[in-house]
Order: sequence, then C-alpha cells, then structure tokens
Amino acid sequence: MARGAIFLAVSILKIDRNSRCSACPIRHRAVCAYCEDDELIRLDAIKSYRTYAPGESIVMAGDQVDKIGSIVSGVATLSRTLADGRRQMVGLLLPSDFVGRPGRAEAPFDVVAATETTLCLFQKDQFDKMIKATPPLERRLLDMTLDELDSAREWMLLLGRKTAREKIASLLAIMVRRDAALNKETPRDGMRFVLPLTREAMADYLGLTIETVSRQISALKKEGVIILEDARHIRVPDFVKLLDQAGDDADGGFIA
Amino acid sequence: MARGAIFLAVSILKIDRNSRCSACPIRHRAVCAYCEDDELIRLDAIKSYRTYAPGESIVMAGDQVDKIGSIVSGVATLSRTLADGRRQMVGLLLPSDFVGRPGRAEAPFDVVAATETTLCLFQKDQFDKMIKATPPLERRLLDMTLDELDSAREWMLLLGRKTAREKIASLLAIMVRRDAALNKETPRDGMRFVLPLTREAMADYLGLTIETVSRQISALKKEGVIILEDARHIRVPDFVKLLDQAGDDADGGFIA
DNA sequence: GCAGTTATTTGATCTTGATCAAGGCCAATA
DNA sequence: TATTGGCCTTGATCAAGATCAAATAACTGC
Repeated sequence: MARGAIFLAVSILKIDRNSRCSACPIRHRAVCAYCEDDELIRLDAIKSYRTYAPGESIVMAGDQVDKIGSIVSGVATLSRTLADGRRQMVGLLLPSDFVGRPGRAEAPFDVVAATETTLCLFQKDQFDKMIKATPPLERRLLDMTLDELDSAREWMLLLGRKTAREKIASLLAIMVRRDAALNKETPRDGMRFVLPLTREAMADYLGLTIETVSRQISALKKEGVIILEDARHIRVPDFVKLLDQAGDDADGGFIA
Repeated sequence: MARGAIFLAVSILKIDRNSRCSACPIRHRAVCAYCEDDELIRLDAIKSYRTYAPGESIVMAGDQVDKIGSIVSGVATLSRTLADGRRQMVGLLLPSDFVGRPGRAEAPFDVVAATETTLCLFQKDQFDKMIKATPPLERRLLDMTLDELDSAREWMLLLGRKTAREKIASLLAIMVRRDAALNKETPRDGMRFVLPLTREAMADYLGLTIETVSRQISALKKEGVIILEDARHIRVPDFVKLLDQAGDDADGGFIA
C-alpha cells in the first residue's frame, strides 16, 4: 500500500534560456527533452512566478498543493524532519527539476530553498492535462523517475553501510563529477570546485552531524586528498585518491 | 546525468491466479491493474518459467539482461554489496513485482531469492513493445514508480537518522501493517505475524549487524512490546506501544 | 534420534561517531 | 572600531552500535 504523495525531483523539460516566458520576467519555453528533434511544447498554463530566499520554506510535508513548480534557478532541498528535530535530506532539486507530483495533492516532504531560488508555477490540473496529452513526455517522465529511484537506492547504500569518511568522500566525488559533467569533460586532477552546501546541509544529506563532517573534511585535507582554499572552495589534486576514500562509488551517485 | 540502469520493483500488472499461463505450469494472464473495468491484456511473449531456491542469485549487479521477470510466488531481495562484503538491501520484491527495467540492459543491483521464488520471464524487447502500445499501462507504471521512489526516500530517513531501536520497531510495524492489510483489516492488538526475513536479511535491510538486530528484538521482548513465540513468530500485544518505539513512522514504510 | 550445519542469542570489549562545550573567522551592522 | 550573528573548526567525553567470541537452538539429511 503506497501512501501519501511524493515529490518529483526529475526534470522532464529543459528550460530554454534564450527565450522568455510570457508570464515571467524571464521568458522561457519548455523544450521536450525526450524528442531528439527538439519538438517544442508550449506551456500555456503558467500562472505565477516566485522567488524564495535562502532558507525559506517552499512547501512543508503534509501541505495540500495545487501547483507544480519548475525550478528556474537556484537549489532547493527535499527533506523530512522527525518530531525531535532530526532531519534527513532525501534529494536535491536543481534547475529544471520539478516541485510537486502529478496526480497527488499532499506533499510528503519539506522543500526548502538552499540558495535564492526562483520557481515558475503551473496550475496542477493543467499541467497534468498537458502531460497526459503528450505520450513522449510521459515516457520521458517514467524514464527519469526510474533513474531517480536508482539514485535513491544508491544513496541508501551510502546511508546504511558507509563510514563517515566514505560518505564525505563519496559526496565530494559526486560534486566533482557533476562540475566536470557541466563542462562536458571528465574529472581531471587539480580540479577546483565550489561546495554549494553548508556543513549542516551536508550533514543532513549524509546522515551525520556537522562536527563529524567538519572533522572528516579536515582529516582529508591533512592527508592531502583535498586542498581547502576556504570552507567552500576545494581543490582535488588527485581524483583517484579521492575515489579510494569513497568505499566503492561504482559509477555515480545521488545528485546525478 | 543519470547513470547505469535500474531495477523495477513495481507491480504494474496483477496476476490472475484463476487462469493458467499458456507457457507456464501455472497459466496466468496479466490483468491491467489500471483499468477499473479489468480490461485484460494478453502477454504473448512468455518465453520461460523458472524457480529459484532460497538464497539463489537471480541476477547480479552488472549483468546484461535481456529478459523481464514477473514474480509469480516467493520473495526476492534487491541489494548491493561493497567490495569488502558490506551489504545493503534496497528493496524487497513480492509477487507481481517485476525484475528488470524496461529500456536498460545492465542490472544495477543484485536480485536474490529469499524464499523459493518462481519467475515468469518475458523477452524484454517484446515486453517493452507491449508497454509502449498500452498508454494506460505506462501511466500506471509511472504512478507506481513514483510510489516506489516515495518509499525509498522514506527509508532513507530511517537509514540516516533512526536509532537501532527505532529501525527495528519501524520494520516490525510495517510487517504488522502489511499483514493486516492483506486481510483488509487495520492492525489490532494481539496480532500475530510471521517474520519472512532472517536476522541477517533484517540487518541488511536496516543497516545494522545481526547481533544488534537480535539484541533489540530481545530488549523489545523483555519490555513486553512484543511476544516472541519463536525466532520467526511474533505477537504484538499493543500496537500503539510498538509504534511509540518507531520514532515517527508517519504513515507507512518501505515494503508497502 | 544423531551428526553436522546454520541461525540465533548473549556476553565482553572496542571503535566510531554523537554530544557537549568553547573558540575562531568573516561579513554585516551599529 | 566594536558588536552581533552565522558558519565552521577543534577538543574532551560519552554512548550506541560494531566486533570478537562463545554458547545454545533449530534444521538438515541420514
């Protein structure tokens, strides 16, 4: 019996940044990411556009939601908090990811803006209708949801079985890979990257405390695996040495 | 950049046990679980039928697979093992769940029979074709995959933030709920149920060691939260008392 | 029922990571 | 310049759970 709703953290559409949305300051159109021929699908149902400050709550677990939001810019987190304050992050939402799940009304997780985050909001029923009317989109959505499930399970391995050291190293390796992929290159030694997360966010992501995160990062630095320019800027002199610390990290990870 | 394949652990079709599959000793037809009017969809592509012994490996992570299997009977586990032997279970496959993911060839997780398990195997390309030709099925599949993702994230909370005590209690509560749901009732006090998992499987599921699992179960017994008839048969005198131990357990869990 | 194997429980000890506490760094503000 | 507050680091101590070890208990094929 599956219960509750779920939040999509999948991108089914790519934002075309060259054009501006008719309803938003930034005009954008949704480009079908499925079709190789770049078939355009117009989203007429755009209702509003909103920016959230860092730390601002976008939806809370249990909320009734009647909109679906597409992240235009910024980073948001998907998490759940226990009654006594323990929190676990279960996903990261990046530009082009969606907030809200087609078909369900209740939010199962908290969504919080990590950086300044801008959402373009659609009326859910109209959005659903568009999806339903576009089989390739639906197929694409299924595909990406399966990938997401894949990643979530990969993360379960990390949470359940990896040591603090391995967790940190895995996260850093993922960050490096992601940065490299953005530039369409493979991770090379000496790469420098920015940590988009606070120590607290990392801790919530990895199922650790901030102190442990800090200590492990310091230890990796002392051992020369990483070079800390400052708390948020890291250089990786030898990518393989970092991977060695990550346990296994077969081929990727959660952020993807 | 999603990488690797993924294994479906979702049921899109219900097995109609009253009829027998043309290719199998047990003749079964796939009943579309989406359509309320029980529209039948014939699976012509049945190629083979196979039974696995408890503990037998069905697929290994990294295998190339060209078939999709539907679990007819038994329980199988979905897990990943690190080089040094640490293992994390990431899902449980029950009858009507599928082994194998449409569209991808490489298995990302190990699938192992927990009990004697019978699979009905379809040629993947034919199976894919059928799915593609049946939009309601595809929609249903999406829906169930989203539920699965939901559950996986719920489990991440358990793995990352719950104590051993809470993990065990959560698992037991899920089992009780599942048993009750099978009989279409709500959990009532005094319910007795069978643990379908070994201590080792529970440990792998919860990210613990078998010793910790055993100790926590003993402790719960000593405190009167559960009554152990033997290692595998448990009675729950007071369901609320069990839930109290589970941390939060908002409304469900992973097996579902 | 018996030997041999596997699953489970229990105990003693050790390790990892949590907790408690203090201080440093830096940017924004008075 | 001093102050405040957010974020990060570091140290000391503690406890939850892992590890090592051994003793039942249950289950197998015979």
